[in-house]
Amino acid sequence: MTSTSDESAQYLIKTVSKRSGVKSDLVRAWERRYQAVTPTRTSGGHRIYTDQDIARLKLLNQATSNGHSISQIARLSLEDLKNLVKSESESIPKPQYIIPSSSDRLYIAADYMEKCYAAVLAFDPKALESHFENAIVELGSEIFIEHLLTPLLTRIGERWKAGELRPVHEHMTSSVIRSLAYILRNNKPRAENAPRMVVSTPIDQLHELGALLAAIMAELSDWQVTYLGTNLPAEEIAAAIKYTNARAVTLSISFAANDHVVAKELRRLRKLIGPDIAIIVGGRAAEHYQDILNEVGVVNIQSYAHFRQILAELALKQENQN
Amino acid sequence: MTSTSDESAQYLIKTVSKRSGVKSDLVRAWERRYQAVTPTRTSGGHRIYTDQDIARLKLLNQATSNGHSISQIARLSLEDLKNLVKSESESIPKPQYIIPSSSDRLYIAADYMEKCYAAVLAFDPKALESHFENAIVELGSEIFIEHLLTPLLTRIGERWKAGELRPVHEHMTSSVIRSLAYILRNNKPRAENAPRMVVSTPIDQLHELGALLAAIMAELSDWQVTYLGTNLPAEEIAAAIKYTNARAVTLSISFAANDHVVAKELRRLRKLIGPDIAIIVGGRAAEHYQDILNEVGVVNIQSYAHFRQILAELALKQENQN
DNA sequence: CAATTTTTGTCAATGTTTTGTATAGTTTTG
DNA sequence: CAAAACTATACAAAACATTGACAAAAATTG
Repeated sequence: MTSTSDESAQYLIKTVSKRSGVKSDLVRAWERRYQAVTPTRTSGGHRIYTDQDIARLKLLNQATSNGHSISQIARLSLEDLKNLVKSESESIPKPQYIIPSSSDRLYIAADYMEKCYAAVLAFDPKALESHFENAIVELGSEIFIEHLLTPLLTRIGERWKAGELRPVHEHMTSSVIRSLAYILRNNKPRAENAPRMVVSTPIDQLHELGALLAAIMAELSDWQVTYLGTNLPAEEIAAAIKYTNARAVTLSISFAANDHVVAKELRRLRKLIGPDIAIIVGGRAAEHYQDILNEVGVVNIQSYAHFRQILAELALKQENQN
Repeated sequence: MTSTSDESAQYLIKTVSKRSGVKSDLVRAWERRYQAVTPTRTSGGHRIYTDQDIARLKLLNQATSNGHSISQIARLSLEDLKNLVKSESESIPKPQYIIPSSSDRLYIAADYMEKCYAAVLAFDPKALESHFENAIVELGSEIFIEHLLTPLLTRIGERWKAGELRPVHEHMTSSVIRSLAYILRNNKPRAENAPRMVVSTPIDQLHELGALLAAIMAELSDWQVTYLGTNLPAEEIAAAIKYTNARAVTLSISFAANDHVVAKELRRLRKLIGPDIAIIVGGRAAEHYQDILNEVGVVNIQSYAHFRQILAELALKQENQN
């Protein structure tokens, strides 16, 4: 997650020298004579190096002690240097790192999907988390959610019905995803007047992944989301809406088990919060309740695009009201 | 910098200096020269700092002693600073940071406790998360869990019984804590042969915070933990234990509601997993089941120290078996 | 191979910038 | 009023920069 070549990390020459193993004087000499590195300067003229520079100097140092002349290799790219050093230390050339192109991303996502499902099947949470982390970096939050998480969860649901997976597989997956939510969420501070939303699942609705995804999606769409987890009765959800002064509430309904309970909860919720607050419902089984949804005045999410559209409309409506 | 909704915190420079380990004069110098912090002022001109400022200064202090030049990093965001310090503490074994004495830390933890509880009461998840984040920086994971989270949760439980809080307050708190679990957990790669553990709560046990804390504590004690969330029947837990080849399972039992269900589940679990796997039970109400615990052969956690001790013993036992 | 050039690492001299600390006098606070 | 903060200025040590020189090592050449 923490990218090592962080643009924000900047060092003075002494630190660089310590880390790279190249004496300060020599670092300057290499710069003066061959432009081996080209640090920026402070207003006072001090050199400021990046992590990349350090990596570079490290490699140069290694290469020179391997017999290369500094004048010949000083201007090589970081990649070339890596290969140079590697091929010497092990004579095993490392496969090139490929820059992800936007058209490839769906393919990459599908690829990760297979790996992740394999990790779920093998019940290997460590591997799963690791794949997720890599995928988030490579794909970005949105694509990660839409083209990796969602199909993965769909498949887990299918295979569970087919008896290939147990409930515990879903629990494990859910747990791993929850622990990643912190990364997925935008860290940028939300504007004070961002529209607010409460996300939960009604009582007796255990499966929380849908709710979690909805919460993250909403955050990515610049909402201020209060996520409440699962199994909350209508009064509690209503209380949270009052407390937070939310404009909308999103519920995930993933089971078609107790029709009457869900219907009852939805009716109660509408009664408690009044007609002005939007109730959004998603989840695989939401369609089963179509009648009640209509009766109570609930928006049923059809797709992520649809969800985003609803969010945008609601956000606009609020702005106009202000 | 990133000023979140954090009005509650007000410290004078002396306190800030003590907590952050940066001398008062230097704090002022950093502000004057680089705007490292931008405290508000009293009407008379005295500087007023927030918890964020303290966390910030602490990180800056660490970063400078890691070789960064203060002028270059003074204006980085809190997030960037965390990453900076983090990525360094991984690669460079640094002498331990000493400044806050352990007695001070308990006082600080108590102080944070009040603020966090106020945020819970006000149903302000943003503020709560912000306090938590700062507290983790200042206190470190262990003390954070033992002396801030635990008493906080205890108090939430009490106040809930007293009618001051609603269930939704606990849900909200739980959700915020879950999202922080990723930070709390050590990211250091666990050894391949680290002892493994499954953590969950049996069916009908909704409150998951105890389980979550246990999982994090175990991770901090170098176990490989698979966290499964709440409401799992015995078969599922047993399946997870088999899949992961775990040596122990920890269950959190926080309610004394359905004695017979819990008892039944524990018996079933013992039957399913055999006698060799340790069952550890914690939670406020575990004592109510003492008879069953004895019958089934379950360790009942008394305190964090106790839990750690059990973990150490189990880890040793496994090593000897290998 | 020896002589000559080039490359390369190191150092010293000298001046500047950065950074932590100190001093002195004033103001705020409890 | 006394303790604690504030401002402003000053100071010194540490760290950097620049320039130029020098000798060992490596490469080139006669």
